[in-house]
Amino acid sequence: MSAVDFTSSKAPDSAPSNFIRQEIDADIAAGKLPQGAVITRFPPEPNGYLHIGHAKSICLNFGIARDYPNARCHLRFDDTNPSRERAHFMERIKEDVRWLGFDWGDRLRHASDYFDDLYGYAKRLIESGHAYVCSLSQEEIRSSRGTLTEAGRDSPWRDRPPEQSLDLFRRMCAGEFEEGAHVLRAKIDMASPNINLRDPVIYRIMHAPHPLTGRKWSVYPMYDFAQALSDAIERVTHSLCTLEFEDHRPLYDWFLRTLEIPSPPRQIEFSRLNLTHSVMSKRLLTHLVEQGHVSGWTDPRMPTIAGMRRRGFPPEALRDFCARIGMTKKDNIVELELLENCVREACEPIAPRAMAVLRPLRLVIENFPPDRREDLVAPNHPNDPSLGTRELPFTREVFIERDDFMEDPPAKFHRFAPGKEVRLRYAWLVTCTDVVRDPKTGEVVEIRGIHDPDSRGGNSPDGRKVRGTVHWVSARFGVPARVRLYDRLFHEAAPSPDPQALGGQINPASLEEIDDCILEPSLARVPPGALFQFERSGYFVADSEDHAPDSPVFNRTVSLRDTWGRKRGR
RNA sequence: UGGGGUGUAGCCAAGCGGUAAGGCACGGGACUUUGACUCCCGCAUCCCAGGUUCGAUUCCUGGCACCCCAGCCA
Repeated sequence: MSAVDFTSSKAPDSAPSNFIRQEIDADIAAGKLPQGAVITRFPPEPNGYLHIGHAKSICLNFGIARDYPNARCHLRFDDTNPSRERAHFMERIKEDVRWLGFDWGDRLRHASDYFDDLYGYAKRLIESGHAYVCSLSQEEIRSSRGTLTEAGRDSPWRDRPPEQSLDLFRRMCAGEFEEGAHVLRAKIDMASPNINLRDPVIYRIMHAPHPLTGRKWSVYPMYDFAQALSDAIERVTHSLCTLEFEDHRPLYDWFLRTLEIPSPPRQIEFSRLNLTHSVMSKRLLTHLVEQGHVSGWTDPRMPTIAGMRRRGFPPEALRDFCARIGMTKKDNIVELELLENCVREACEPIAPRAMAVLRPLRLVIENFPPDRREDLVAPNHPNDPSLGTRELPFTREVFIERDDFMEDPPAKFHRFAPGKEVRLRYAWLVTCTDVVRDPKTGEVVEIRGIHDPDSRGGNSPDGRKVRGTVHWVSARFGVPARVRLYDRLFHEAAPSPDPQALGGQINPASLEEIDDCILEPSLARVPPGALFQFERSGYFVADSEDHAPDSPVFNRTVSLRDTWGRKRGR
């Protein structure tokens, strides 16, 4: 059976307009882009895996690069803090961006590529009297910063002569001092109502080897400084980031203005994505991984791109989702149902159909010869003949879904019940005649029935209506499998962000593993990553880590919409 | 209590002074060899109060609510 290829997918979708694109249009119309082309960048910190919030930013930045003439988007690793960043994450991040369908071409960058330039800019700041080496302790800096309502106090080192600061800064770089002994600060305004402008630290001593620059540096630049100047160096025109950086913009602009950067980039902020029944901060996700609440960053319940890929989400579903949630400055929490809808829509046309029984109940067709086998032909997609057909072996004993039988059914239950006739999909019409019970518990362990021999293929010979159609797998030819049913990670729509409370908020039903499922034989030996619709159940993907042809493991990507179940649930 | 933001349906979100797009969710119906898919139908006067205007969700004034900021994190 053919499998869906998940390793590559272009991103041809064009994104809807939004306020950022409108700003860019206005800048272009006003002739503000010196090179005439828009340049954006996606600047992840390599300290964890990318999540769907990053996908929003990726689609924004790379989408603009795709849609504007001659525009480009740089993939720039913001690797300014070697104490918490790892090269491993860089590789995974690149995979995720590629899988999402975007291509940075030869525009792979690192903030660390600019450490020499950044060092030069810092020296210029010192020379021009706009920065100084401060020798206060971390605690002293904190206490002299003031509060939200009180101004801070000037550092006693604030008026240190530039020559002295220059000398100290050089020696900081040379590794002469302990961490925390000195720090380089911008000289702005300790009384600013914007705390970010109260002489922010721009370089700190850190004796940590960097994944790319090794032991060359003993000082590393802080975010605001590195970000503004990396953007400037790359001639980024529009630096798009999330809302929490809005009050950093005056500082961003201060660096560019003070260093007299021509045609400075413009920072525009948008709101981050929140999803119901999930958490999106890297801090909390890291906590889930490190505390073992999930199996890792690629756990299919994680809102990480890698987790969603393993869950079976097609990349186009994520792109579609990002297009549909829009782009604004409003705090938001998007319902998980929207994502699920995008996933279903993306899977529906591409997923070959198959039959799999998750909780088997044996059905013996008493008037079907014991050693007979019939091969029935079934389409792989009811609405798309181009996906071809497959053969289903039928035998006297088949498994049906336990839920598809009820001894005492409610009205409009179009499934098996004593005396009821139901269609076995693509096979025969079967009437349930009897049940077999466990003599001890009384539980129904098998049902019996007779088929209408003239209904081969499932068509009633006399035109009688048979409402119910049920999926099945031959007991003799079915393939046992392990199936993992995934559901929302958190019960609450908005889980408490307290890390200590996180584990207790996990939905116990977020993962249910079933070991004795029975798959139709065509599902044996499919490759990891292959996506199917198990009819009447959901979309399932062969797990990329644990699936093997001899011991199949499938993950439920998302269930089918279930109007009947929903109605009954209420 | 300082600064920066945001307020259009249950959730997203268009709207840019001319009389409330769209999607998801929800409810109803059609079709159906997946109670799937698909298709129809229904579903808001725009945080509040004043003002300007022939006309305001859009402009002005004043409130209210919520979010972010006091890392040598990003």
